Amino acid sequence: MQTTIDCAVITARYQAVERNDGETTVLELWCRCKDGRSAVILINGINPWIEIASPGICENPEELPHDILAKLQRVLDDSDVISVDEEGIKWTDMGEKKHWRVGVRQPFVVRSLRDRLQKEGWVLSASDIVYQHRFFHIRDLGTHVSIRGDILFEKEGIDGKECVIEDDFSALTKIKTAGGSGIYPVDIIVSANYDDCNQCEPFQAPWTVFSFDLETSILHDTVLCAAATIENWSTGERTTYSFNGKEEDILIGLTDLVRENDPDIITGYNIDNFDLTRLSERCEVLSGKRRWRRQAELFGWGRVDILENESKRRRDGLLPKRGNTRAWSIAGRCVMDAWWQARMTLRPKRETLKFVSNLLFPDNIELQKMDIDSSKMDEEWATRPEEVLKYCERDAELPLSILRSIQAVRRKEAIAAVAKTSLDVAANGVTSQLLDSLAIRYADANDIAVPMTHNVRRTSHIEGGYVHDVEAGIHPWITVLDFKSMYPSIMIGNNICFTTRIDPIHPDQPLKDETIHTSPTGVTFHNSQHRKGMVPALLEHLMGLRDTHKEAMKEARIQGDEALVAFHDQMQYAVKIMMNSFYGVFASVFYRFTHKDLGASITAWARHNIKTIIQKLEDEGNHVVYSDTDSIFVCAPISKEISPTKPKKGKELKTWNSAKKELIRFGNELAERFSQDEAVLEFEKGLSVFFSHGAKKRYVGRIIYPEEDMIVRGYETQRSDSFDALTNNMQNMFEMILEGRSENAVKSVVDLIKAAKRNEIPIEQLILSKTCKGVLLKNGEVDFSKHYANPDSMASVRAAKKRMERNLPFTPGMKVGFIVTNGKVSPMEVEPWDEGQENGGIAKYDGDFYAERLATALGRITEAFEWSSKELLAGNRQANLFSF
DNA sequence: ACCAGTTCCTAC
DNA sequence: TAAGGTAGGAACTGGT
Repeated sequence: MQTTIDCAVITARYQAVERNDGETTVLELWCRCKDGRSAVILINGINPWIEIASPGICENPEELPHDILAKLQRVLDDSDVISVDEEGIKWTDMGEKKHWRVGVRQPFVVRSLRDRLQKEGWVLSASDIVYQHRFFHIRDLGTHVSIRGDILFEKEGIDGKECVIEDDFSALTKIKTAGGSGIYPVDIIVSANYDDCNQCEPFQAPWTVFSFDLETSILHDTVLCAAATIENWSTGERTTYSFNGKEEDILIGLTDLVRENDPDIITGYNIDNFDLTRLSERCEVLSGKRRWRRQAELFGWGRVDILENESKRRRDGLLPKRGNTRAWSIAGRCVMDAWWQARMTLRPKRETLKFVSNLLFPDNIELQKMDIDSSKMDEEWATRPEEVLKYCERDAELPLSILRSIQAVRRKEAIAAVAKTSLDVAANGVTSQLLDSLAIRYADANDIAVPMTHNVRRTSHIEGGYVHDVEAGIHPWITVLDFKSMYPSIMIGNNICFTTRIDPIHPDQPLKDETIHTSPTGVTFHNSQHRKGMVPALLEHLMGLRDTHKEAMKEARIQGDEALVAFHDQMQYAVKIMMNSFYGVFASVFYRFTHKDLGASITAWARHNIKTIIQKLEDEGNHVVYSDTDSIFVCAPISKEISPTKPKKGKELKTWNSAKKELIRFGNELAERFSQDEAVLEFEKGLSVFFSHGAKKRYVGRIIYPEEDMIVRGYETQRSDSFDALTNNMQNMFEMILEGRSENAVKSVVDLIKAAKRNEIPIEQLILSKTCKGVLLKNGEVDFSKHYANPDSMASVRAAKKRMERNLPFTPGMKVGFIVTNGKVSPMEVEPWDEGQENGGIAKYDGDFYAERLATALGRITEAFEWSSKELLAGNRQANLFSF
């Protein structure tokens, strides 16, 4: 029976199928349909291939070596090659060349075939493209696809009716014939040809998300109990389950729950490093090495049938596996760790579940009660198991609330939609994969050979953006100008691309009198009439796409459709993220579609543009106070008499308002005057005051246009490794400085430092927190030496070691909070902060140490008002040369 | 008091 | 055997 389904692709995998009539490769797509069902779609018709061409510079693609036929025959004779066909003429960096498409037996033989063909003297292209990704390239598909195919299996009773599964045997026969591996535990299994897959308008898929948490024994490493919450986005329902009893029953219970509820996304807090690792270990212990059925029963979370070959797969199989990569791989599902997502989005000062939850849900009273001492979990479990179980249930549910609150899933979904990849690539993939997705399909459509990823180690750095020296002190009336999408617009404006770089050895040279783009480094590029670059074309498309979504967002707002507003906002933001990642990837040494001169040219143009403008401004008497990469801070020509502090009322306010008006006029005038073609300078902000103590990348300002606000950059208030007593006070100080009350600022600092010396500052305001890396070893210990030259010289490592000694959780890569208890010795003594205990379980901090640090950090700022850190510490000002 | 080296985290 | 970039400030260690 035929059907057409609209669905979002979660992940893809392939099956190597051997049939009587030969071998084929079948693509498996795991999807969530628009109507809420889960699906596996088996796609036939895409066979793996690579492309080959003759080596050397090619002036005329029709001129072929005399023995080309014999050479091609030798390729065809290779046992892994099933066909050799002419592919057509494609652009390469050695000229336009005739290419041949070499059909390959299976994707997994490509690696060895590549070596053989290279030895034979062929130049390879399109030969390290992941097979599954071809599906998206060939028909220009993305995350959301509309597929017409044959139903092989259908679970009935979706709407809560009893599930009646059709005759499994006949379904299995049909699935096997279509190339599937077994009865996938999903609602519908469909077979289709890739010709029957089409683009579908992006939609927000009704995912099912599974979140879980374990409580484990410290003494025996066993699982004591577990809880899981399933969130169904179709119905909005959340259901929580808990498991205790025999360890194997807990694992089996979790596994059954996963298989029954069929989630697309697996989450939890720090599951990457802890819970999944622990389950995997316990599964091995409880099952013995070779008992795959037992393993499947205990940890068969993969969205595949329970089969021996599925349990043996090293990735995308029945059993979750990590391998060498950061992300876990489970067939058909996407692992999204709430810890990692929260860390990236919120950059919290500390990273425990409790801390992040309190940050996001300060009013949730559930978070305040139920304190289980996890360092004494065995004792807690023995004495009050019910409370532990409740606590576990809460910690299973919180990750769902966190993901929802930071919109992690919808953001990743939007990135996937813009980059046209499956959800898992957007969630767990690397930036170059996102770009590859767009670039490879463009290259294919425009006859550009796809080079291989460059296998080189980085040897040298390219020069980056220009940062102007900042003048210490208070500067009134500042206009901030910004280049709009600086690097992308330079790439578009100068047609920068590896396909347009003019290389003297390349047969395609500019015609006489033809204009070319010459970068300040001397690298030249064809103009876009001669040859439009791939990168500029992609970027222009993305710019247009962003405008489309912004327009649609406005329209949706008028219609009052908030869900649609949110959707287009996610989409336009995803486009922005994508555009901004272009430069980084193209400036990297390994990326396939780049050349080392490209990144250096982009930044050279950027430096040239901004320095030219700064020079012109200075020449005409408009002082530039600061500039960083794409922004310029200019003194507006407003009388020194007019105080930047906004008066409450009266004539002063009128004067102030006219100054503001002049600031805006000046900003707009500069923006217009200095914008040139693609290099658009925008008047972004007007500041009534700008302050810096004189260090680059550190400043504050009071914004009065377009809206009244405050901006702080670089200072300790922005840093997640600073402590609250410092950041809170510095924030106050900035506010006072910007209001023109610097004397008050100094006074409160002096008081604070006195309090520190007397140990009167509450200890929870003094927690320092830094990331601590390490490699988790099989025996549970952590090896710090891989990441640190001298691990014990690092305060965070010493704190982490103490945590482990005390059975407090520590996972490499997380921040470790600590208090300095003695700063008079080197290295200083620190105590880890124990979230579960009053005052972090620490008796006394080193007040002098904190007084010193406060004085140093705040002194840098007060120094601008002639209060040095020494004077702050002393609490009074010494008469000195500069006081008079 | 000052140095170089290491590390973290941020601005763009 | 993994893979967006550079510029920059600051804290700390372990020396002199």
